[in-house]
Amino acid sequence: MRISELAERVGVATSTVRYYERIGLLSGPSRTSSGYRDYDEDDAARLLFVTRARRMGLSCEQVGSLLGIWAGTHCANAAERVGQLIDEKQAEIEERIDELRGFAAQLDSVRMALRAAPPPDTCRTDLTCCVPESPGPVVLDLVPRSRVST
Amino acid sequence: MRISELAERVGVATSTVRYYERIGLLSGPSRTSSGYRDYDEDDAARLLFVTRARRMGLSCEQVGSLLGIWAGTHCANAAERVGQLIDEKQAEIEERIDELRGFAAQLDSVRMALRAAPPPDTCRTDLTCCVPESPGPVVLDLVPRSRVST
DNA sequence: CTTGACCTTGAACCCGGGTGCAAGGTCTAC
DNA sequence: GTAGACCTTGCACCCGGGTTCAAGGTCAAG
Repeated sequence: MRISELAERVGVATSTVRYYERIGLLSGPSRTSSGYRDYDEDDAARLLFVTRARRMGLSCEQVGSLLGIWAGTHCANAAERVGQLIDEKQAEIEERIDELRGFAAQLDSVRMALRAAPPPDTCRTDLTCCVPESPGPVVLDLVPRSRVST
Repeated sequence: MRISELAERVGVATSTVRYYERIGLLSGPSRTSSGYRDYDEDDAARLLFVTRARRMGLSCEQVGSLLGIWAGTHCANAAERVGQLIDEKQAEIEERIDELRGFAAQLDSVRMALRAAPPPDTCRTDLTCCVPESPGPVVLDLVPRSRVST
């Protein structure tokens, strides 16, 4: 298929497809006699993988390492290395998830604070939203804190 | 405290602190008589919030909207709007988590495929890694698929 | 009162990840 | 055979998110 068809199927711009080829995330497809890029299903699958991985927040470089590792030379030991890489990526993902959950919890406690606080007339506009450095209770000063000891 | 102390506490560069001030994520702190920025604990808390939110993957603009909403005008109805915003952000976070989990599952099935496949001599170097468009089983062609029906 | 570490500003620069444009070739339909 | 939609290349540009640089001001120690 031609580049525009591929791009549309996967939901990216043609320019992006060429860009991915340029930086090595996609290998150059076969060409028609007139020089047009000519993609097959495998190309489509690979592009789809790349775009999803990008949407997951992997950098192009990371995607490349994920991709490159088993395109590289020998299959036999590639399997092992891919296994390793997958472990690493999954650990990263778990970390990211934990962080996200932590952030969600923080937001939750903001909401609680809001519910608990009687709509204060005495509210400060300087937005002090106090987040602990390390795991611990979230303290969001939506009520005048400075005022307490000033 | 001075900018370098603040920056070190929170673990960012001083240039970043000034940058955040420039784009409005931090309001200008008070100044010493000689013009040095002079931060207090509230400033530190806010910077910490901003940096964490950034690390969570929120864009500066998103952080700004999160921050800006209750600095805005009236406390009474701000509470309600903040509540809404929090709901939205949490929904976004859940989505992101789902995507991450999906991606982790994909990686998992790559590993399974690797374990299952006898290290194939017949392996293809064109890396066909087949990812379904919509929710569904992940199919990763680590074994020659084209060859099957060619 | 000088030295060195810190601070100020504004403007320029850098990087990743694309996007757009110009100048030209190709293909299908009419 | 020509219009219009598509393709090719290379190069320049854009944006977000900072970082660095130059030209100076401040301050504590020696």
